[in-house]
Amino acid sequence: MEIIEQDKRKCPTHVSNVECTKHLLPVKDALDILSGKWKLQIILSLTFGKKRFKQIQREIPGLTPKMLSKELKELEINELASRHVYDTSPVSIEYEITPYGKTLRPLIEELEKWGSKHRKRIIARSNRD
Amino acid sequence: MEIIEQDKRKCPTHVSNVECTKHLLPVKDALDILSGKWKLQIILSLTFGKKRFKQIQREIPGLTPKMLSKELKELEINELASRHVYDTSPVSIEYEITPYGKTLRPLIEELEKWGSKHRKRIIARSNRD
DNA sequence: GGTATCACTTTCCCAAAGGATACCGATATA
DNA sequence: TATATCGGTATCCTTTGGGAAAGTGATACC
Repeated sequence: MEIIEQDKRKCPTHVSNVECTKHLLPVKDALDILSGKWKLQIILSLTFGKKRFKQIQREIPGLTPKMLSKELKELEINELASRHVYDTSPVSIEYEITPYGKTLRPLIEELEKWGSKHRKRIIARSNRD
Repeated sequence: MEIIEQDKRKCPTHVSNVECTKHLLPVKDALDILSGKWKLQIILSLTFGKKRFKQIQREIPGLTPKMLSKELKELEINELASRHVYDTSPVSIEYEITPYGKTLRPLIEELEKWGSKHRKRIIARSNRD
């Protein structure tokens, strides 16, 4: 009895909380895919067509090879981008967004919609003051 | 002339890139609101009703007062949550999600939809191997 | 032979995010 | 009088994210 009481105190909505973590995990997964300083720009850059490593780097000012390499690997692991090796000499490598990667599109658009409303709201407020 | 050539080399799709940053900023704004270790859980906790400080803290295991305090301030600044002081003795304080805060709902649902598909995909793959 | 390019990797470093712990003044409770 | 609760702060510490710079092996170009 005491234990249950204590649990209730520690987590009044513990029933809904258990439900919640089920919902929470996928949301965090999605956020992980998109957050970080470069991921979004790299994804966007690839939606405009296949690109080579240096090409992406030139398009995104400030992006170091270390970061680009790391992010591209993550995109590959998550099957959002694919890496193609052509045996020219020296080998040339192209990165391409996958069809699956393209399914991020509506999500990114939703983020943009909410984000631009928010941006306007905050700017409007700072003009009021 | 040379400068323009150089610009082209540095950023082959510079035309679309300029367009892109316009879209990029709001997306990053939206991501900022939701990313971080605790923001989502706090928002979710408040969608289940007004809560007091300690109450939120008890509901979310591992959340320190420092972090909770910081996140609640940010939520207030962004007008997603409101803080109500009641002059009981000692004063009691309640946090509540705002109507504006509730507009995050569809966005969070989109994140969840994509995230759970992704989760299934990755789990399915690891079972294949 | 010297320099440059491509696609990276490695090492070292710094700043931001976040955790642990202690503390605060006010008030209620035993 | 001692202890606990509330709504936080303050201080110190660790972890993580990310930047700077140099290097690598293979190849092309002058």
